[in-house]
Amino acid sequence: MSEVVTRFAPSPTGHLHIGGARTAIFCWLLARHFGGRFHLRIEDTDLLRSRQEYTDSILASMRWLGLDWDGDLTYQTQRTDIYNSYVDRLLESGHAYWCSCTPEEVEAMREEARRQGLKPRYNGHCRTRDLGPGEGRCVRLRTPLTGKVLFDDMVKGKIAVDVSELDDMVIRRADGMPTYNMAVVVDDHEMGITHVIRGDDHVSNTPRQILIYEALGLPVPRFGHVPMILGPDRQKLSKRHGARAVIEYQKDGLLPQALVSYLVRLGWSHGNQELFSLDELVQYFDGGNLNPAAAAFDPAKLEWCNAHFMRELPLDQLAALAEPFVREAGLADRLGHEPLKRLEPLCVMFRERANNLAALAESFRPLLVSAAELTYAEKDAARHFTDAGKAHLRALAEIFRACEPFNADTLEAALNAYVADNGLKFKEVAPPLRTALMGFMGGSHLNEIMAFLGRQETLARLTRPVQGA
RNA sequence: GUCCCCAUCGUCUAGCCGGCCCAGGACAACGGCCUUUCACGCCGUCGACAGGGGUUCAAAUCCCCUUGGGGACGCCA
Repeated sequence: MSEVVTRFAPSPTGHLHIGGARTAIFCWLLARHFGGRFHLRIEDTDLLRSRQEYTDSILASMRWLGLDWDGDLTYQTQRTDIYNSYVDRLLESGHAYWCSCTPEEVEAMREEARRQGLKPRYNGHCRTRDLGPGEGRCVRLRTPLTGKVLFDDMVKGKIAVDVSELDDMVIRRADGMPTYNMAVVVDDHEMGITHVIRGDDHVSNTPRQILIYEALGLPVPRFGHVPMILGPDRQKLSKRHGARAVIEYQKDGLLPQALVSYLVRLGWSHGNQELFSLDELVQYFDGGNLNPAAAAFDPAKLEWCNAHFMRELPLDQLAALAEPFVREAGLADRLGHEPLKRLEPLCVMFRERANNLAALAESFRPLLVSAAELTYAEKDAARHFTDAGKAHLRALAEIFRACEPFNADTLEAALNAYVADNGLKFKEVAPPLRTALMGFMGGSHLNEIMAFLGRQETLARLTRPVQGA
């Protein structure tokens, strides 16, 4: 195969959402798999809704996901002259013509067609009038009267549309700007795009674009239309479904590789494999095995996926990633002079108990606040701070006070000795101790918790319930 | 309304150029094991070829119809 060149072409009218992200991932993967190029084009011709901040946001999300692009960005608003030179070619070759019909007149034609039960379309009023340029005139493509447009979609297979379904579409507006279909064809050709992967809301645009390619005498690229992502209720994804922008998942503490791994599995598969690293994806993704049916987004599986990658991450990396979230949770000042050093043992203790970085940071809270600030889960406190429980805490406090050195090993030994020497069961001692330490019946190993807290903080926690505070 | 697309467990899917599938994996749910807690992990249970016709010795797999879903029909992208 000759070089594969793909592109992702977002409109800067909002943040990058997960549907767009998945399309971008597919495009990027196809290019990287075949050692080709991947371009980014900003389709900003909608002046009213396009914003620079959205372009910035989209780029930031792309980088966060690990999707790098080749060459400079292409902005459609800077290419009007190029589009018009192609429109001129079409005008000169007779494949396009000037049209003086007003939008209102065209709408009336469509209305008329609808009334007759026909497909609403332009009736070709100016097609043979041989008009020249003029105020308020647009340019339309002279669509062939008969025949079919055929293409073999990478995901949907062979698709055929009769040209009678298509009318003479506008390719250049009265204001001189190209229409979407025209700009896309020109850009994709100029950029040397060989594979156009995009959402399947574009399948019906494809025959129109192919007509333009043919009128221009240009080679037609390969198309791949990936189905859209539905909400968990199988309805179109909307604000109602919560997070849709990748930036929101970033804020929630998801790992980019988890989002990528999850998203790519929505509509694509590699046998029964569920989790993928970026490298594996580049190796496996060749544009095949794409599912033509729409897929519903499942937040639970995404969480599971993220939890998996959190466990895989090297400890120092996890600690570094967790740090901003600890800061966000208002716990930054509890970490001391070497926050990362302090964070690592916490990550060891809690990484298996959280599904995302925000939850991970929050799970540190009981160990980072002071004994006095610790909040008790009422149920656990009532059940375990009994007279017997308090007696154990009192005894344990004295024992731990004498532990030397104050580390996980000696603490564990001391605790075991206390249980054994007094003919107790671990189950009698552990619950009150755990509740005193954590505030509730959860968390990591008791000895590790105490070792992390240090002697002073540990003793303070054992003392507080006894004093009835 | 017209055209295009889609259809396997609740969800993501494997299988789909026919037989190895009374349909496999994963998430979720439920049960159990492990365990000082919560998790992780491990084991197990529940659970699907939308319906109807063909073709064939044989169909989840091929064809047709129905139903259901989605998309498009802009001087938006």
